[in-house]
Amino acid sequence: MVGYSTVTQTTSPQERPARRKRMSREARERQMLAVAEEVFADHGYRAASMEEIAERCGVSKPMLYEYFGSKDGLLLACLTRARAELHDVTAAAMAEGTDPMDTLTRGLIAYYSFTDSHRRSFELLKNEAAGLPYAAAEAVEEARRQQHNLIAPILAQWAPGIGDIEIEAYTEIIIGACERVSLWCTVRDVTPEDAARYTIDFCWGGLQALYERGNVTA
Amino acid sequence: MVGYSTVTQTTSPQERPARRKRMSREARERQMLAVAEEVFADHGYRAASMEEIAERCGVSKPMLYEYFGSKDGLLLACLTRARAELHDVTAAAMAEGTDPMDTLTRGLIAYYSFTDSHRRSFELLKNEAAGLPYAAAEAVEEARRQQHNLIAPILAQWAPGIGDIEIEAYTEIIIGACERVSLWCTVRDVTPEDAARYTIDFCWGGLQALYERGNVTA
DNA sequence: TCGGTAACTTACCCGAGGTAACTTACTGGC
DNA sequence: GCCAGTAAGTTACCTCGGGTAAGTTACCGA
Repeated sequence: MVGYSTVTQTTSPQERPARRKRMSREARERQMLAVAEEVFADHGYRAASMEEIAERCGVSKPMLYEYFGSKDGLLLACLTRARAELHDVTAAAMAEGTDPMDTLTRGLIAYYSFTDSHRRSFELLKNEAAGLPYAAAEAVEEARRQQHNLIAPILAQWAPGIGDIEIEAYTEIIIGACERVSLWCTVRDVTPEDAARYTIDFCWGGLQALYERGNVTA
Repeated sequence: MVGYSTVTQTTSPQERPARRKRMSREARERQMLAVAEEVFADHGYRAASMEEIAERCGVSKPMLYEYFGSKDGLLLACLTRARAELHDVTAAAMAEGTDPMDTLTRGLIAYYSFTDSHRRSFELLKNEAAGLPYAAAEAVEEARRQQHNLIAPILAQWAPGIGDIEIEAYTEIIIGACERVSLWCTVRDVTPEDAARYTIDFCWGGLQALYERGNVTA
């Protein structure tokens, strides 16, 4: 009844520690992070239980608390690690750029590649599916679809010769831009009218216009 | 001990129903939605408790469950209402547009005005502060700051004559666009390279280029 | 070989979401 | 005016998962 049994502990099939074994703090911590990321991605933050993460590590719950303090702390550690990785990858890619456009392009490809290969984790975050009930995330996505349906026809009418996939891409770009700008302008105390102007200016002329303006004025 | 006392029930000070009173289902439902939106905005979804929402309504917890089924259901109802409102406002504004650019501009102003005036609710959603621990939202925001610091200097170097606030605005636009595109391209199965191309094309030439291309090709 | 420490455990607490069963006030028909 | 029927409301409870206290065992260096 006391002490712990030496039961054979199966974590995920591909991982080796079939028999519960003591590990150094750092090793255990790395393992926990990896497992946590997986479980969070699988069920979403809310639905993920500390119990399950602990179990998959072949360890009991209090160990998680020993190392990460709380469920929030564990998520935070996952995020911090992922963020560092994303930053390293994109910054490295951009460092090879020869001119501004090239640098930007390299950065974008690195970014999209990273988010693509870590797709499960990023769906969890970018999407607010993380901490919100599934239905809520769905409702927000529906709001975006509505916006999509307001914007896409305009672009299509505007430039009839363009392919559907590009219309879609550009529509998504505008929607994403709007969301970020709406947040930014409350922080920076920018009026809705100015925000709309910046957005329109950018969407209309793009960086090319910015370049010309910038280098004429300068 | 049985039945409920006729204790004077104070909800929020500015609201009138000082004395607990029976209400029709629709009236109670509307009140609950309003209170819930406020409480969710105040504490975030996670930290908000059904108990508090019920209390502020001057009613007991099971009533909330009677009307909305669950905490998730309550949030969902709030979202659905807000989404409908946002859609109505922007669609109405756009209906008055005379040409594509004008329509887009009107839509943007309506959108930014709406999110600005409902700022508290939208911080809760747009930000993932909703269901995630505060520290986690902070960590994601930090990731965006890193991206900002990668992109802004390029734009500044690229167009030296442009004001700082515009650089900031454009940087945020690009960041928002990237997030949305990264999600979109996993759904539509677009390669990172194509995604980068769409993004760059849009950012470089903007809609103007799209227009010219579209109407020459057509 | 032996003690100290760091990796681990069991067994518990508590708070918040959620529910069953019961009570009370309003409503329309006689 | 009275009296059912029902819709609005209640209390008292359950459960599950995050979080903790106190104790146990394996490893390592002297």
